[in-house]
Amino acid sequence: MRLTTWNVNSVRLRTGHLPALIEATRADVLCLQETKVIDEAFPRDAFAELGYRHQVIAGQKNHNGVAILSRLPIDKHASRVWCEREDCRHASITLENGIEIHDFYVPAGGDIPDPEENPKFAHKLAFLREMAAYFRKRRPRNAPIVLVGDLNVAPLENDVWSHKQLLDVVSHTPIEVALLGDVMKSYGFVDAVRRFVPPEQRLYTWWSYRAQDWAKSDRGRRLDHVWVSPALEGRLREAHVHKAARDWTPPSDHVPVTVEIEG
DNA sequence: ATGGTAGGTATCCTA
Repeated sequence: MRLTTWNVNSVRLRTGHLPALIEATRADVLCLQETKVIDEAFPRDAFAELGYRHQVIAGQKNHNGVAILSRLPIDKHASRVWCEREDCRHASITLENGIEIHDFYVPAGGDIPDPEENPKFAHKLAFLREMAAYFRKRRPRNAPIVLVGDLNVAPLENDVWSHKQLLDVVSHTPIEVALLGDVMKSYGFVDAVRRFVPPEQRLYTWWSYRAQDWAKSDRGRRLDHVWVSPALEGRLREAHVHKAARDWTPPSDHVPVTVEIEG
């Protein structure tokens, strides 16, 4: 099974990229974030025509929004309110093969890395704490779970272009990195991509729109993640960051990330 | 040190 996560930054502006996305990823399951569209206007047919007939969509007007599009039958899907807000940042499904998939869009957190001063940062920290509490309580502990999405945290030194310069920049602050670590520990999740790309190697999934030449300045961050529970770790076969997608026009500022899981 | 761009919507907010 091949699974791709991608923050599309408007799904309607990226539907033209679907053939390229499918050719590059050969995904059975697509998990999207920042779809930025209400469910009634989601381009369902464009995905269905390409084989993604099983669809779970959770969108709202203007901001946020997540969607899971699958070629494999979906056995059930569930939604949940996070931080007492109906803001379309999560969808989850269980496939007929028993694998449970969680698609998250963690709040970006604004500019000021201080929860007292900045309510958006407080929301981000609360969201991460709630994710950790949710998976800590999950029973049994041996379920095959995949957690993906734009987690808006770059945890490792080589997940950002300058560890030192980003220590007080939202997405790489020690408090966020610690809380993301708590989410990871909550169910024993494994960073599927770093299983294949060693931590000594720089790896990004996002480059700002604000650079004149994103590739030349290469000031990226790894904000998009694929994690698997211990039950799936031994079945990981491949991981890939589709860096070339940053040049698909018009581009999202995030690129797709794909993993292959045996079975 | 600063400001740079993009998207959706409404004339600004979020990223």
